[in-house]
Amino acid sequence: MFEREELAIDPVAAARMLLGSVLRTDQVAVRIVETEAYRGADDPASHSYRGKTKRNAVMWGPAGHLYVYFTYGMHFCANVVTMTDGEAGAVLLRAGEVIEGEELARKRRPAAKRDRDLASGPAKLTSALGLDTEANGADLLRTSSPIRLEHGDDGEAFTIGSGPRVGISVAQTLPWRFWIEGKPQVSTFRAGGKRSGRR
DNA sequence: ATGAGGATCCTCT
DNA sequence: GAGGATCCTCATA
Repeated sequence: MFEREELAIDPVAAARMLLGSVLRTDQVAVRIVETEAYRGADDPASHSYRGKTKRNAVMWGPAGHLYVYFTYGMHFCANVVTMTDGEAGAVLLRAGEVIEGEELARKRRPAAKRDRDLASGPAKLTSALGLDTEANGADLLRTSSPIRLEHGDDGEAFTIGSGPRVGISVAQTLPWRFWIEGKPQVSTFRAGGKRSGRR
């Protein structure tokens, strides 16, 4: 289990630190292999950029809570809140490998053809864990919590890669995406921007 | 392997 | 009203 002060730091540092950690619900556990940092006031790609709103309120709260938001009319994405109470920061959990509860994860992700597709994207990961807006604001650092964040295996060494964030249309040069090298679940880069086919 | 297009609705402007 | 921190299917190669 993480200490709250460990996470009350800049999201860029937290994004690196969270690689290899484990997010666990009652049934399913996922090891995080890809993350992205979203900062408060100075990051135009962050939900927090234009100030506190009803949706993003937990980003301003104390570290170690879960920020879940709904997007694209059908998907949920999950973040770990960082920074101290009163300052906005979050780490988007972009991908993971299911290490426990694969059977249930597969039921929640019927479209996944292979095991590595169960949580190989932010909305897939969130869905594999069964999270939605009800989980928004959950404290990840209490043993009694239904959703918990744990340290990974100490002995496990890995190399960290970094690059631009995915799916955003501003601040695209910042290398605020981090991943564990060699993991098949890591996203291939897609730039954001206007979608063409809207109607 | 890569790319286009559609699905679908909440949130903020 | 516009536009997403996305995913999936289908087409083409």
